[in-house]
Amino acid sequence: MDILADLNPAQKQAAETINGPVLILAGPGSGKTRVITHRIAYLIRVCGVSPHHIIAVTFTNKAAREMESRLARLTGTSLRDLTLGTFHSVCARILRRDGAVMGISPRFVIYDDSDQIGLIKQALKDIGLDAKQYAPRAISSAIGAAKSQSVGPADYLGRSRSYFEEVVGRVYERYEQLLGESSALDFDDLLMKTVRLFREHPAILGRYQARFQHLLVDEFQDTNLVQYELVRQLGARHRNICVVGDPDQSIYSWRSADLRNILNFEKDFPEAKVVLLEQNYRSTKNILETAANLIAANQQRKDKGLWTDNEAGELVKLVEAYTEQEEAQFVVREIEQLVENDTANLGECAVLYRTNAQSRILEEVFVRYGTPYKLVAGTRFYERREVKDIIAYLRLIQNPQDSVSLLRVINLPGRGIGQQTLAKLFDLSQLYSLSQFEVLLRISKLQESDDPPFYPHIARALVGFAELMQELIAASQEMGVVELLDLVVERTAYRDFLLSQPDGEDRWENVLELRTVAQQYHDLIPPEGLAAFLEGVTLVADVDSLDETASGVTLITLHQAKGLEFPVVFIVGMEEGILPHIKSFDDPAQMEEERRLCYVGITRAKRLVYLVRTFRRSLMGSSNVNQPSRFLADIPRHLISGGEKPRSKESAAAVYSWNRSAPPDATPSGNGDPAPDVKAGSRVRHAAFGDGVVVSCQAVDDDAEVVVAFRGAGVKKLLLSFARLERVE
DNA sequence: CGAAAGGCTCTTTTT
DNA sequence: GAGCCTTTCG
Repeated sequence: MDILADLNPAQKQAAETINGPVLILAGPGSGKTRVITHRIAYLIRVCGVSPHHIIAVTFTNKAAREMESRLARLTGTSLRDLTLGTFHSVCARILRRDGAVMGISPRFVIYDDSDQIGLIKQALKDIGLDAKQYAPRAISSAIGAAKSQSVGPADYLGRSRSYFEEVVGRVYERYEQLLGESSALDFDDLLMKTVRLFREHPAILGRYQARFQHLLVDEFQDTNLVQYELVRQLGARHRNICVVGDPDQSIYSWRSADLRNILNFEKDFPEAKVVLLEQNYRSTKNILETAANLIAANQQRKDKGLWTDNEAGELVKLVEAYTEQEEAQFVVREIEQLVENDTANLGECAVLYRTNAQSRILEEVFVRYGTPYKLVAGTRFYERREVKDIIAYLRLIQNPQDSVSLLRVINLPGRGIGQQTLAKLFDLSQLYSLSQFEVLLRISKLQESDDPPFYPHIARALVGFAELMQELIAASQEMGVVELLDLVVERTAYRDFLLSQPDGEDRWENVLELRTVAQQYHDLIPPEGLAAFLEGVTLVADVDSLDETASGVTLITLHQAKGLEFPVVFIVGMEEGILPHIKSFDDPAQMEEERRLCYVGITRAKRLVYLVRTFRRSLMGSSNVNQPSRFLADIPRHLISGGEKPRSKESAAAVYSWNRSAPPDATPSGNGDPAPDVKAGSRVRHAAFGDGVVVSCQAVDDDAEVVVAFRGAGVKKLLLSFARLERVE
């Protein structure tokens, strides 16, 4: 069988050019994943390359899993030896194996974002600065940016140019110390330390170079400088490096992704073959043209010749809702209609939004209507308190030096160990240069001295905790992760503690869900299972858990939607301040990234795109009137439908053309005096809600907001120009 | 020491 | 609206 038989010429070239560097520039829907999988299959099946010699790096674990299952089908051989994963997980594996020469404990734990923030606060405190004055988030992202360029604290301080950078440098210094004392690495460390390991230990690098004869990197436009450096290191010997990306889909510059990587690739590898994938197999002509017009408004880009053989399809639908409630209602009702008409089923529809906060109202309305949905990252599972608590216990078992975890669980459930005691414990650990846990192990001895540091009952609590942990550590050597988890919730009394809380039942469910995750690591030999489990739960992306086979509408951020496709896509919140986000207003480069984000959203769709905007939206408590997104103006009129009569009678008030030049029944006055013929007490009739009485009337811009108590439908707030109220006498 | 209540600041996007 | 921090009281 010819593995490459069903690829088009460009795809085929991309897949079979296996010697030397290759840069694949792949537009959306151009069969990029197909090319990568076929290329690997070709290497294995046709060229006889062992999977052992291949490494493929993806952006998410989900992408890696998908690639693996496609490959399994394509090759029919075992892929156990294939190295496949995210940069972070690949690096974690390398460091666990070979990090010791850099003083990295093989038992290191990985600190996630919130651990990192906590540690930065600690560092600020340690150097006598106020966490309120220096936003830990800002410092964390500055440190992250430094690490993404392999800049350590000393270098950073050396080149600091402002007072803020000076502060960051000093925090960075202390932060690194704290990480070291805890035997912990943050996300960026995984990459940076691996690069440094390779730089400082050529023999180790040599081993990996010898092994990885073929490298593939997906989503190359979203790699940062350190990741690129890693690619160059690993590929230096064989130079069989294949990178795949699309500059127009670069949406992670805030995470230090650097488009220069794509631009420099051809410089660093002058012999590189460049392959363009320009045929789109995903979307209708109208959708593709809409996207092309939108992205063409960006100045900093090279134009591509994207085209498709697909049919023209329907026009992109523009919809205006009055409030975010109605926006959500419109989406749900429209989806129900699509399902009823057999246009699509639930699983084929996705709702995309700019910020996670927007998902809440959508979720509420989906629940209210009883429409099944899949929310990618609600309150993200691994960030839930009870889940983090259990993970902290497990991390502490794996690595008792981990002070962030120790701090989290030492008094959970309450053991009478409070602030004072902890402060003393930390002082002692500083004084004796021991980890807090090591101090705990020596409490009894300390208490025998002339000046015992703790009251006897406190000392007893501390010793009790230390003994409990030792018991769990011993147990971890011989039992699987699931049993260990069970033992933890049992022996620490965490289960009882949780169930005694008001919402304990639900939260206990989450612990059980974590336990289900642990079952996947069950057949690993005891200590390795724990390490693998902890790594697995730390390096997950939310989108990893998205189950595409389950039915239900997908609710997802635009960022997470990258790499996915759906027959029907709703993009909600098409408003100035949301998309583009307000934070991008004063920076043209960021504004272009917002446009790319919108481009990514539209190009997810196969058949139908709805762009939905809301007139009045509540944000952080207060309510604002939002202007339509400037991106809507980038789309030519002939590709847009909107302003025609609403599809369903019910959503008459919610659905509206975004460019309502002449609202049909509006009689706004704009001088604070609402429409003359409707005032509080007026009897009115609404197409969907029926008869009611106006409760209040308030001028908003050049329109009026009326609150109406309907006989059947309850109290609604409506915009006079949209609601098409009729007076009833 | 710890629970409860009140006040404060924010939120972009995530491996 | 929500989480985080501080304050207050038992």
